[in-house]
Amino acid sequence: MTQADRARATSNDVAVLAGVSRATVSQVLNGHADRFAPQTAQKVTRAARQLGYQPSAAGRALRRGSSDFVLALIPNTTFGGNLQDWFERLTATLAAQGFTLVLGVTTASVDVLDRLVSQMQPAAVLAFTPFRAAERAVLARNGVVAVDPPSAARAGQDALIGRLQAETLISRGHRRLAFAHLADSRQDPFGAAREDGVRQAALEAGLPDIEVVGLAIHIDEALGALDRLRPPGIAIACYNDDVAISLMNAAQLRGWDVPGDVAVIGMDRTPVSQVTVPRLTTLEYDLSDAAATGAASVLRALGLEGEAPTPSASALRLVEGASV
Amino acid sequence: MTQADRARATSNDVAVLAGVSRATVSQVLNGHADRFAPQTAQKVTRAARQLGYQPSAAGRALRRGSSDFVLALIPNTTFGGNLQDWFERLTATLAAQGFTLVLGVTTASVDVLDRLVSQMQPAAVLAFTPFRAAERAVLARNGVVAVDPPSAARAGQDALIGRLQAETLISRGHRRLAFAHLADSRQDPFGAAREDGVRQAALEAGLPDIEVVGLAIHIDEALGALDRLRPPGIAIACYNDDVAISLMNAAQLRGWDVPGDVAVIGMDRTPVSQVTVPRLTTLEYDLSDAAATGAASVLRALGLEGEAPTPSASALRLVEGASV
DNA sequence: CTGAAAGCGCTTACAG
DNA sequence: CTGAAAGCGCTTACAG
Repeated sequence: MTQADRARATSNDVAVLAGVSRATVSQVLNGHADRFAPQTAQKVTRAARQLGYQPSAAGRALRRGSSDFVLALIPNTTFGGNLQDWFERLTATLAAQGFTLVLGVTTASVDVLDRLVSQMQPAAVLAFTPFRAAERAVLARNGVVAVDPPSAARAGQDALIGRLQAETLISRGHRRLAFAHLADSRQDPFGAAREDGVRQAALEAGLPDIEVVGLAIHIDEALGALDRLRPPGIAIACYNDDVAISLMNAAQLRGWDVPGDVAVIGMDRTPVSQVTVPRLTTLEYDLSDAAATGAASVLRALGLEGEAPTPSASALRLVEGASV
Repeated sequence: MTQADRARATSNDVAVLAGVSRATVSQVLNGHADRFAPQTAQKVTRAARQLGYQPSAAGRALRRGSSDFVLALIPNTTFGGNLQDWFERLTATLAAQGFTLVLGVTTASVDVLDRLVSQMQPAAVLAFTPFRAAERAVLARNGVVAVDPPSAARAGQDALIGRLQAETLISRGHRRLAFAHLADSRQDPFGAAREDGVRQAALEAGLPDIEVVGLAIHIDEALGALDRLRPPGIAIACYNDDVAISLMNAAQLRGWDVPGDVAVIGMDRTPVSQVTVPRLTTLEYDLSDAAATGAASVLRALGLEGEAPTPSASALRLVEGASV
């Protein structure tokens, strides 16, 4: 009979095997080993390991009033990099502190979140984009810690993205810069900060103020936005690769040369961005960095670790194409 | 003092307000109202509604040994349509039966799933792609119901996709058909069934057997795959829009006319597929259908509803472009 | 330094 | 037709 076949061990099983009480098991396994004789603590940890003891989440949650789940809300926007990698990394970091990561999706209606949170009673809810008022109310009512996207870091990161886009354009000799948003603001949560980054870099380089347009991923909108930017001689930092590809195709339809007349730089390095003609120049964001930031924010919000996450340029990599 | 301010109501609160015992509250609220006098049942439901009573998930889970969570595993492949919509719909359908949907991600290591499942003790785990042996073992060990992708329906749906792609190509006069897979089989879980659909349709139309290639989303691979198909005069049904766009761009690099020399049809209708030049002809999959199928599978696996989901062509819509 | 007891909220087998 | 009691697994305040 292997361990896999055995019924799940309870704290009582551990107590019996270690020859102590359940109370002692609980204390030792919850970081209070110092209250006991060293050898008592050792008996407990050894027995727990031997039985593969995993405390029952339901039992803990019932007793403590909240679970060890951390709920991450996936936003309705493009992701640079791979959601899998991000999830796996964040899972590992949180698991090391005893938390279990679960995903939810931000939906139009708050009811979904309400149900999720009231059922799960998570230790914390982590979001990438700022919580809406209704969401915040739901979390407050359920007594759940809301972990805002680390706004300083997040904004800093996005400013860095805009800055890097602008610097790339400027280094190739472009003098008239623009930023292209996604028109739907729900899909453009980082647009403002990135636009600022582009603007700052342009100002510091002694260029005129940047121009700003917004579009949906639709060829007519792309043509309209492009016309408003009055090519030739415009270099466009884009919210994401889809926006960049739209504008690139619009330029080709209008007969402008890319990058001679119209330069574009994207963000995300989506797979399809690397098969366009010309290949898109874009930025790749290392999501493992975001995972580290997210984990740090959660732990800090729960009072478990001290350091505030800081934006790091190293998470950003320029992917050279031929569109700039 | 509004309801939102009050502490969460317990079954005891409901019992007191209704003037009955907690046992009665539990029975009535769990579908056994028929064991009681109609007016007793009514008092209970009324009191529960008045207090906004939501049973404690932890309490239920502890007592019953499994939770009311349903865990859906997101695969590492493209999604036609919008994950948000799918999630929202499946959430609603499952919520109507008392279940709460939560998302996980299929990761390389099974440990993540193990932890998730052993913590959550979900009522069921739902996957889009067939479970790997290691995953199945984890679920079995935790005594969790594994809801396979309804393979008959799923395969039927995918055959339908391939068929519809082929029929579209054939109706435009193309006689030499091919299917283009994603080379990485993990990202191509539906490829085989779709290829079969294309093949069947070709045979039934009296055409020669189809040709088959695989590629990653990379321009060199796309050029290689295209060359192997010996244009001109080839019409390619693609695993997804990214594959189709890759081949379309490869064709243009080689100087072939699209759709004159090389015709391509995609699948998913990604945003960027609608800004290509020429615009991609593709299929759009109504994820609300997938949500219905998923919900039906889960409920059936839990013994709650009888009907097996069937593939429906109505969930598939041809998006006319200019690449065919 | 350690354990007995209480209780988190729920459901079910049983008694009446 | 309804309720009292037990118990799921855990943690903490308290007693010794």
